[in-house]
Amino acid sequence: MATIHDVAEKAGVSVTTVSRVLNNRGYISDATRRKVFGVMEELNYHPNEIARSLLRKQSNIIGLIIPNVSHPFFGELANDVEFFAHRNGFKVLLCNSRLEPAKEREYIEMMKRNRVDGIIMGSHTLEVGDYESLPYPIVTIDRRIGESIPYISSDNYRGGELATRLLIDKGCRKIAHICGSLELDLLANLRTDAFESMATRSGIHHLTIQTDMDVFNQEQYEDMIRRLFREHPDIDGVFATSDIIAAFAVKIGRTLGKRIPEELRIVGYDDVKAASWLQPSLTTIRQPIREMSELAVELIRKQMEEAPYERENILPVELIERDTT
Amino acid sequence: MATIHDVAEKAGVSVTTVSRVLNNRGYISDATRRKVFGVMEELNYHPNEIARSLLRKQSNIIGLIIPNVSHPFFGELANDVEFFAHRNGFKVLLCNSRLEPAKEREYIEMMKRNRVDGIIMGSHTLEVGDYESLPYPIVTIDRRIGESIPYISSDNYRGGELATRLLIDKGCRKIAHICGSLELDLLANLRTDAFESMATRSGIHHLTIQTDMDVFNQEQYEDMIRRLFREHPDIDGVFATSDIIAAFAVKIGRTLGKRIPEELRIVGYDDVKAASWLQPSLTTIRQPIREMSELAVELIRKQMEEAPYERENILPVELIERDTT
DNA sequence: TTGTAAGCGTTATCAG
DNA sequence: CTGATAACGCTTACAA
Repeated sequence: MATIHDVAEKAGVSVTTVSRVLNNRGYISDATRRKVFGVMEELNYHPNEIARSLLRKQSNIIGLIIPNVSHPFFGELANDVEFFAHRNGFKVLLCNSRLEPAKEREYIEMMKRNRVDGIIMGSHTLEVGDYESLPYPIVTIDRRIGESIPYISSDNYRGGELATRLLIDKGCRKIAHICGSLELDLLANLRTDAFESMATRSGIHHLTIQTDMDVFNQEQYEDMIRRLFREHPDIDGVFATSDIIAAFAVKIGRTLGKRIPEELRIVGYDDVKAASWLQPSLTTIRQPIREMSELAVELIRKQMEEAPYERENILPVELIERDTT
Repeated sequence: MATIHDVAEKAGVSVTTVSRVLNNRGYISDATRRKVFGVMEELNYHPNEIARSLLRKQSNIIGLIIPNVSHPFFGELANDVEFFAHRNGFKVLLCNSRLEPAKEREYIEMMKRNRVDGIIMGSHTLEVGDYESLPYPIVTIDRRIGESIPYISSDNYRGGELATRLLIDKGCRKIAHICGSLELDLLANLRTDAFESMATRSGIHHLTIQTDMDVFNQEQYEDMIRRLFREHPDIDGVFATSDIIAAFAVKIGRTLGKRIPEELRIVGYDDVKAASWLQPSLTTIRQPIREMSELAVELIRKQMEEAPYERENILPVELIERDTT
């Protein structure tokens, strides 16, 4: 693979000159410029970004750590992050932690060694201290860490309120909330707070169940929801913390012969694309994934440029009513 | 950020020695080894992989170019590719081409400049020549390019046969096939060949419609399928080329009051996770995404090591019968 | 068992 | 307008 020296030699100029035409810096005569470009073409020369990175101390890489890209929410997030990263001249290194602390830690180490320009953290299995010592820009999705690291989330408390109120307003008598593991220190837990507070305040029968850490074990959902309906056959409203879980609730509810939404109302969360093509389509709380992704990249960039930025970034959610309520 | 020089100085040894303990090469006394490790800890030293890459001419990065990670099929593929890449010591650079040739070309250029160790191509909007000139290992998913580049696909023809035969065997009288744009030179087009050949042979009424290039415009699916049923109300079997499209067919069929599977039978493709949690769950042709991903990483590795490898890698598909037939 | 020095492919500085 | 040369942080002959 041709280097800048090969080009310089063949073009009969110095490497400095080649570098200049490459970066369009300083004065160069049109003749040499043309000559150099010609030789580059001829040698099929591609500047080595690794060498550039070494010198500039900038890799133009953003690390994205999430639990699992094959989960629709994170798939859409990753897609959007990549889009905005690319638009800002960054590449994206994809890391799936699978919510294993060891893997998450290893990925963070790897990113340090690779001198990424910043990390977007969407997986949170470690302690606060593990993150605070990081030597470069971080942005956190859905978790508040320490005093200085900026975080992005949607308005989880409000989302919980909207969902719960909708179920109550529609006349539900006993509502269940299915959330993720509350042991993880996530802002998403505010949804649960909102649910319990609002349900309690309105004096409605309610209960909350947690999925375990292995978010990607789908059978877990089935068993859990089946048990829920078995133990509480009178449940007529479910607020699930993701559209996937909601889809399982729909499926199992139907299997048990419950009419939706007449006998069982279900509200999901996220508004991933699937929510609208499911049958019945899901009522859900929309998170602005696109805006969150755009902001994440922007916050990395701002930290790199030492520009001012907001530490707390809470984006609005929206209730999307569809068939399941 | 500490460099190897800082460590050497503080430990009172040469950089060579530090490098040796780092890479565990050559003889070093236990005393200095301990000393050096201590200083590394103290200085919070992380070896700079960029410098290493420059020297070794190996980045340990695999580029993954796909249309869109938020599509379930590619999301699962990306997830698995990342898993196996990590296990083989590679990082993954994620690129969404959105099926725009300009973007795909730009990504390929970017990868050349960044000296990735190999590329897994799951997006195919360019001409064969654009790929053949690439200076490093490539693996292609679902497309055959030139004579030398290895490719991976599942047995598309067989998948088409299985789906079509199932519809016929179940007693369908008029079947429709919804495929992607046939202008793209994909092995997935074999599904269509199989459909048409088998339907023709058995003398059944049949027709094929193509979606346009913008695979990610979901409204397109709705309109297209609605029109299909309007123009051919007697269709009682649909073979869709993805589970997403199949899900839309289910949704619209239901809206039109057709009972599934009694009056309308539907077969999808891929067996993404959603296929099993949809309601009704989808009958589909399973592609072995995990195996395909593992093989993709392995083929990159083998090319790097100049080990022998198969050029043609066609993995078996499987019919998964669920509720929609 | 340890150290010196060259080189990986660029860019920046300084001098013509 | 152009060119030498010294970095960037690391590994690897070659020497000691």
